[in-house]
Order: sequence, then C-alpha cells, then structure tokens
Amino acid sequence: MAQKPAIPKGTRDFLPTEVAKRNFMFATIKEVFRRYGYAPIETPSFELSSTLLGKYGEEGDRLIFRILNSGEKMRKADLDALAQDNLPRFANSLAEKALRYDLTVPFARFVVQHQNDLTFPFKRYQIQPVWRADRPQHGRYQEFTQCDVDVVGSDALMYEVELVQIFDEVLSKLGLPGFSIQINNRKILSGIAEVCGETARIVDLTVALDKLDKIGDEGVVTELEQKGFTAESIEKIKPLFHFEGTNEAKLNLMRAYLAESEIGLKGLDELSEVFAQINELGLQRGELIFDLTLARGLNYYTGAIFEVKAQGVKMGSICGGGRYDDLTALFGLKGLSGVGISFGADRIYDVMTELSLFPKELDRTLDILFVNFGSEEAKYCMKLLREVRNLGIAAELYPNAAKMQKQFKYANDRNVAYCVVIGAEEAAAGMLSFKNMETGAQEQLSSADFLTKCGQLF
RNA sequence: GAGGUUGUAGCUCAGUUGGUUAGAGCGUCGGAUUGUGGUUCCGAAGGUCGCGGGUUCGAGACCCGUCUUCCUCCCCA
Repeated sequence: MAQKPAIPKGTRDFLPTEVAKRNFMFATIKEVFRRYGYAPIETPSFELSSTLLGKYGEEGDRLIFRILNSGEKMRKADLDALAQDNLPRFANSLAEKALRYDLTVPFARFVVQHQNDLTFPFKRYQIQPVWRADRPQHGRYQEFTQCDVDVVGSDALMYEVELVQIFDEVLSKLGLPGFSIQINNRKILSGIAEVCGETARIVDLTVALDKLDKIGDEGVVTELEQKGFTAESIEKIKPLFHFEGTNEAKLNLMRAYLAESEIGLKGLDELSEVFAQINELGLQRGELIFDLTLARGLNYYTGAIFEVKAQGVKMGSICGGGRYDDLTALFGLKGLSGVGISFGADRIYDVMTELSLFPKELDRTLDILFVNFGSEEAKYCMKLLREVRNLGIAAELYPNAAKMQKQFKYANDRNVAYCVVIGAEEAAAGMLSFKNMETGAQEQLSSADFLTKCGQLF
C-alpha cells in the first residue's frame, strides 16, 4: 500500500455536504452586503512581502506565510545576514512574496493602486481565504476564509452604525440565537494612556487591559508590573477595573475619568453617537456592548474597534473590525479614512454546526432518482429526465440496472426526496411509480401528471 | 515562538510486566432477497500499529528524532 496521503496542519478538505453549508452561509452574507450597497472585489492570494510585512506588528510578521523564491532567484539569498544571525533579513532575501494574512491590508493596497478608477466613498466586500502560520487550535486554522466589508473615503460615523447593523443582520439571519457586538474606540484607549501618563506605552497598556475578563484585576496588575509600569500609573488604571453597568453608565463613568483628555473625550463622543443611533434603530438578536478593555492587537485601528462573540459556545471572537485612518497612507495615499469589519466564516460555521443551525435540506444534493431497469426503460427515463431538469430539479438516472435494493440504498445515502420507478409494468401502461422516500408512499402517475407534480413540489 | 498532549482498519476505540498469526463495534462489499430503501441474519474484504532511527533473541508497547491531533500561553477569525 502506498504512503497514506495527508494535508498540512491547520487545513481541511470539505465534503459536498460541508460545501453546501458553507455556500449557504456565504450566500446569506453576500445578500446582506449587497443590500447595504457593497460590491465584491477580489485580490491575489499572495502579495509582495513588502506589502504585508510590518503591518500587523511583530507577532503578525511571524505568522505570515512566505513564498520561497524559485530558480535562479534563490541566488539572491543574503548569506551575510544569515552569518550575522539576522534571520528576518535573510528570510526577506529568500522570499519576495507572501500569502495574504488578512483582507484589509491588501484592500488598502488595492485602493491606493486603483484610486483613479474608484468612486469614493468606496464600498466593497471581499470573501476569500487568508493564511496564517499559527498553531492550530479549536476554531483556529492555518487556512480560513474571511468575509470583509469596508468603506473608505469617508469618516462619517454613519458607517460605524451601518456596520453594526450588518453584524446584527447577518448573524441573525444565520440563526445565531444570541451574540454580543463589543465596541470600543482607540481614542478612548489613547485617552486612558494619557490620563495615566503612559502615552508612549499605549500598546502594552491596552494589551494588558484587554485581558481583564480573562486574568482578573490582579493578573492585569501583575502584567503591568512586569512590563515596568510604575505603581503610580497602575493606581490610575485601577478604577477602570470596576467600570460596570449599562453602556450609558459606563460612558458616564468614562466621561469623568477622561475629563482631562481631549482625545479621550472625542472617542467618547463618537461612541455615544453610535449608541444613540443604534438605540434609535434597534437590533434584531445582537447586543451592542461598550467594552472599554477591548483593544485588539492590530495597531492600525484609530477609531471604533469591534469584536463579536457568539453566546452559548466556547469559541473566540467570530468577527472583528474597526476604523483605520492611516492605512492607505502606508501605501502613499493620505487623508483617506476607512472602516470595516470581517466575518470569520470558519468559526461561524463551527458555531452553527455546534448549535445545529444549518437547514436540514442542505444535505440534499439530489431531488429525484430514476430507478434503472435496463436499457429500454433507461431511454424512456432519459427523456423524462430532460424535462425534469428543465424544471430546475436535481435529478439523475441510476447508471445501470442494478438490484433495486442497491438502487434504493443509493437513494437513501444521497438523501433523495423521491424515486421514480419505470419498469415493464409501468411502461406498458404508460405510467410511472412516484415514491416519496421519507414516507414510503407511492403513487401511479402519467408522465404528464408527474411533470405537473414536480413543478408543484419543487 | 514556549509548554503539554495525541496517533492502532474508512470511522470510534481495545490491545495486560516487551513474547506465537494485532482485535471489537460501526461503516463498506457480497449473500439470504430476479420489482421496492432505513430493520434483521449470514459471510467477506480491509492494518508497513503516523514516519525514521535506536535498545532487545524478540517492539504496537521502551528510548531518540520528526510529522500530526487536541489543549494552555502568545496572538487572533
């Protein structure tokens, strides 16, 4: 026997029933995106390394899949860098291309490159796989699909509101019973850093604060101490641990806390505006929550920050996003503000599977099976088959005159709804037997009646 | 990137202190059943024990390496 085949870690094959479910999910998502005025684009699966590197922080760079140069280009390898143990530089000399790590950075590149062809505000959606050289875990893959919606060229808060509505509409339509849409604002985080006198270390501060619900007050304090924060700074951070209550209550507490920080107050104003509008409009199943500890590692966010978690399942965030004012500036186009969100298709799929939210009929890839009795009967079936298929029904004829038991078993395994039996008896009478595979009920029909019935049933 | 964990038939798993020919259930295929499926009964096929090396008279079991699984960090969808 040959060596057993395998696929790389963190990747998966999808069986027909799984693809059907995924397509159902994508169709639902696309339909919502379209109604909000977003149009689809696509970008290459790999970009120049220089496009991606340095955009996701040090951690992110480590997780980017590099594509090894091929052929003579291998000679460009920077052996001096290797000798000096400068592995990043050595890697860069070996790999000029890399698989995309998300859809946001390639989109920023896309906008800059096609700026003269686009009408702003430019609203696009993009559903494509991304790759991360991460350690696989529950709900974490090395290849997974993101569904992004972004709008660039406007800093109107209306879009934050719109994206919250999209979160709510998509996830409600997919049937998630409950989910929290957590929102924060980078300006509020900047304000906190300012109030604490730790503006320079805002990243360390927010990363620690982000873990509050996981490691608790003491854990955060310990982490801050390890990072070298002074006791004085930590004392100023501590009150934040106990800001609880309704969104409004938290906003009010923050307003007092950030009274001295202009940027912090600006962030609060923005957030308040989004809350006010959402309260006016209402949400279906989502709950919008002000989470002042929400930070997210991506350092390009400048305004709103979003994260969505499904209730009732053990799973990390299923969606994320935020506003970025300077992303296109990295590619040479300044003054273009963007805001966008991303649906983690694979995690949402896992959540929906766990909660059994996919419609049953998605398991059906064949509606009608014609039982095969031999070449004469088969010819007759082929004609009927053409009519049935023209009605948009998925139908097929069993390939040979195998035992009926076997043919019905095949129908069962494929979860077929109906079988058509045309043997010598039926053919002689100009009739056919139409069998409901769920109830087992069977009726005799003329071919004309059969087609009429098909039109009604499907 | 750090630490732990897992791998035996298509799937879920047994396999004793190292000892003859590695087992079960489910699934698959064939038959009972030449025009009716899901049930039942009978039978069969299917394994380089993840891969490579080592210890041993002898390794599925012990040791090392490697890949993979799942988990905790890190980070994230």
